[in-house]
Amino acid sequence: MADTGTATPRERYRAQIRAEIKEHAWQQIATTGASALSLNAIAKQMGMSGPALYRYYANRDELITELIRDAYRSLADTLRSTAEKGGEESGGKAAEGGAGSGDDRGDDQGAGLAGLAHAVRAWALRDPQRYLLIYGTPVPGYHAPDDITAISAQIMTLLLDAGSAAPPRRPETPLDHHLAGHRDWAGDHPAPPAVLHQALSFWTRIHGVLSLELAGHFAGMGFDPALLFAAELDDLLAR
Amino acid sequence: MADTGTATPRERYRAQIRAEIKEHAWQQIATTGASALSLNAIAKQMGMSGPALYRYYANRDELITELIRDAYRSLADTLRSTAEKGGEESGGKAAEGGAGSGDDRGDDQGAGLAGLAHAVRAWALRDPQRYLLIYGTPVPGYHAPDDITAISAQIMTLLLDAGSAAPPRRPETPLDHHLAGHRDWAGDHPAPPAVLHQALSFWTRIHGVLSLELAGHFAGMGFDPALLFAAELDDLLAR
DNA sequence: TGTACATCAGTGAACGCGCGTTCACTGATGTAC
DNA sequence: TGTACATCAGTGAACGCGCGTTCACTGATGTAC
Repeated sequence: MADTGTATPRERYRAQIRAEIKEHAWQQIATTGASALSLNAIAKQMGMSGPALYRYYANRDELITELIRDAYRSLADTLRSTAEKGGEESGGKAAEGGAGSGDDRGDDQGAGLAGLAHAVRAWALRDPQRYLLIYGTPVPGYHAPDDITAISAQIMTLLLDAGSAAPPRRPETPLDHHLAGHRDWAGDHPAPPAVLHQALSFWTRIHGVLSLELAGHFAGMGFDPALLFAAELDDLLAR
Repeated sequence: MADTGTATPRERYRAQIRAEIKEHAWQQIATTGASALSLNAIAKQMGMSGPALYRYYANRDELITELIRDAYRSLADTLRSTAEKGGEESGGKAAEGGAGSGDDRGDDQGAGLAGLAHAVRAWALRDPQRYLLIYGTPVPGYHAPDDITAISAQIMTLLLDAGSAAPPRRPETPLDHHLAGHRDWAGDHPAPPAVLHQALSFWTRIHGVLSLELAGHFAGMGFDPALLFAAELDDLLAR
């Protein structure tokens, strides 16, 4: 974190403790959920007194904000590197057909949207609470600062880029038409409405399967969530 | 609630206070989320002392359990009555084509799966926190008793019934094949694998759009979530 | 209809806990001459 | 290289709060004769 080149020892120490605090915070979130995050508990776990943490974070909200920011950034980075790898290795015609491209080889760095989908899932399963922190039920009373929405917009851009490589070919839908006039969220991305539509479907479908899986709603049902995930993705790409 | 016929005045009073407690609990959940539910706060709001509530609920968990149970029951009831109305009014050939059946007339009691979808959405929007309580990020440290999973199974049965009326006609998918051998969750419902698959897709897609909408993730994006919802549903039914 | 007793709703005090956060202070680390 | 000073990490005590929950008690409501 941060450029360690021009950093004084004190600055490096500070950065290290801040990182350590966040690590313990994640650990705590993983077991008790984000709404129960406690500065005092983190301090105790680190062998410090409670007030010591206030040297590093002004208050609880600031810590949560940083965790959310890190989570978004991590996801965006993961997707970005997946997109790059996929672009190199499979050339321009990424995610051509759709059916079958979901759960066959290339699990980690498949092409186009299919690759991104599996990257998201792997990222979410690695640390479910991190996914739920940003996409789950919001922490009550917490409101995210603006720069966070900027990062989440980056993620959308990555989806639009990937979708543009192989735009869906199908008749225009009512939603396409609506999106043509309501595309502020896409910034100045040149993607056509069908790609905007596809990106939204991609997002909501992945979230639908993933969030129910992470929340434990499939537990005891007996089927393999990975196959449902793949099926939803395949259906999306088969357009 | 409960059969008021053979109830003594004291029993009726008890039931009334229990209901009143739950009402205030919902109100509190609506503003602060479920994880912050406080018995003392409810008592204060009702003009009672804190310990008084222990006459009505053994502890906080019991109250939450009852709220979750009520939420599931309410959703199941809503879907059941929607299914009945739809069955009556549009005959057996419910939800035939698919495309366009999403956001045209019959918003509240449309036929088959389309009708159920809009019923779910209306139910969720009426009280977002109630939806999130059962399908959102789980309350940390809380584990639901068995009878609740029974009610959620009823909901699945309703989906399977509706789907069976107009089974999808499309080639068998890998997931279909998998579900043929992993259908414990469907109980002894005679639905074919394609219908099982459809029910799962229905559930996850609706949840995908709805949960992101309720959690506020579409806020500021500018498009109409209802249209995205309808589009996802249409796509599901066009099989 | 009236009295004696049991049931039960609700109160107030109390316990122990953990929370976020402020504040005055100690002691170590770095900086300037 | 050594001394004087400023910076800053971390501590312990404290404040005020709200939480869930237990307990002994009061007073009203219902029941039995």
